[in-house]
Amino acid sequence: MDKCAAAVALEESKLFAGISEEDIKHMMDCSKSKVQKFRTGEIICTFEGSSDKVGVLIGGEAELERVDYAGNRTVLEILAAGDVFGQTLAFGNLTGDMLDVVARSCCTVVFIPADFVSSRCSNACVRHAQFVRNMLGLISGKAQSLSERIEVLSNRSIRDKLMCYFTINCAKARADRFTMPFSFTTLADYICCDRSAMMRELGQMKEDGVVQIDKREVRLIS
Amino acid sequence: MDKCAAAVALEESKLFAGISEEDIKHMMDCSKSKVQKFRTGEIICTFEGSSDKVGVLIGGEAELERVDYAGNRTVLEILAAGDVFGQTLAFGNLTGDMLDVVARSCCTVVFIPADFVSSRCSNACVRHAQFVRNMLGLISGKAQSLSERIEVLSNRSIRDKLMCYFTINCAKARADRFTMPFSFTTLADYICCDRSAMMRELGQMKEDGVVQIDKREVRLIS
DNA sequence: CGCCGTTTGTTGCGCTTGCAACACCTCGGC
DNA sequence: GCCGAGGTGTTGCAAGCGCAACAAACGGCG
Repeated sequence: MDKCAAAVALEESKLFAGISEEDIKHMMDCSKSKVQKFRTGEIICTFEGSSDKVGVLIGGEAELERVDYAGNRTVLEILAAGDVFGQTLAFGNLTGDMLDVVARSCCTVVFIPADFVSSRCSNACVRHAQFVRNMLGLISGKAQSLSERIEVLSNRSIRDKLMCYFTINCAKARADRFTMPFSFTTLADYICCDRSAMMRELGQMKEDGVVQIDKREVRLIS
Repeated sequence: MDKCAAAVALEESKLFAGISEEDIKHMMDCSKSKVQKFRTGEIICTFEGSSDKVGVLIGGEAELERVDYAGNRTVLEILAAGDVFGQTLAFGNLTGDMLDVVARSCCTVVFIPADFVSSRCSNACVRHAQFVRNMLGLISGKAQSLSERIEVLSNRSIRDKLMCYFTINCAKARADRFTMPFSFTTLADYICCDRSAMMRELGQMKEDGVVQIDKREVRLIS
């Protein structure tokens, strides 16, 4: 993929939203960004050192993995086209574990030197404003969703955790129902409890008539 | 306090770190920032609508509180001089509760219109770069600490939560020991469990010889 | 079709944990 | 001095929950 095609794809990304294709091309030159391709299973990026660059996935699917001292891999996040990753955006390297981004399919990635974000834009000042706004929006969106999860996890019982999760998502949907974006197994991971215990509680809640569940659609009663 | 004195105080804040007093004065004019004083107990700021401004606490102490539907107030955060608060930085308004910042003592606050952060800096371009870097650093630092707490909360048992918290903080201190920044009561809140249950487990752990605790200093064994 | 991996659903056992109710200490104000 | 507020430390009890071990349904694939 050449720079021109990359610019078209970047226009769809969250980081370059609202910036014209032409301006993006200009910014890519200015920042000395690089386009790179990866095959399924290849490691796109690892956060051991201080590789200060931001990556935008413009094609394919990838995942952010944690590798602990024993070599166990845990998927922290699934990245789709348009998603952004990077030192500033990838948190959790606190226990000293390694973090890396791995291609799940054939991926195309644009790497942007991190200092470009805050650089003094001699020739790209106009579009920089939008770029910075997007960057701030991305990180604070990330923080928002982290804080949302803490909100859920701060409840003591499984029932309260579920109710909290359901309530938040119904509020987001501005309705008394919403559709879960993932499986029950993943939900149990999200709220950090045993899946079977969660299923048991979910059964109780249905029996008590506080929720109705059809496939992945959850409905809160009253 | 006049603008000049405010600029001196701002130089110490996290948001303006690395920017000269003179440049800050310039930026305050440019952004039409306002300096305001508050008495103990006064509400500095509330996040119900979309008040898009960033506040820097340059004197006194304040707290970020959540007020739920029943009127119960929970302290989410303590703010000291130099700390920054604002829409982008204050998360958690997810359950529809109100959030507000309340003065704990006599406070001086500088309010900066939020769009200044990403504004196209006709006359302040040079210092803007540092300002944006600081802003990004603040938010991503916030996200980092949120993610740290999730790391802790994602453990199932109290023992594992404690071990996780201790390990992370020892790693931060680059030692086998560290000093807790708060009381045991607050620690129980942080890891979201019953205080008495935590004390019981802490006793067990001391007995098992995996930790030593003296006042607020925690030491991990082996 | 048959085989596979993944997700869903269920149950019993027993430890862990939350809850309530204590007693004790320190600190600061009056 | 006395008092109250807030932190610390302990205990009994009931139940919530994790864990292990199942069975069954689903979807992809040769």
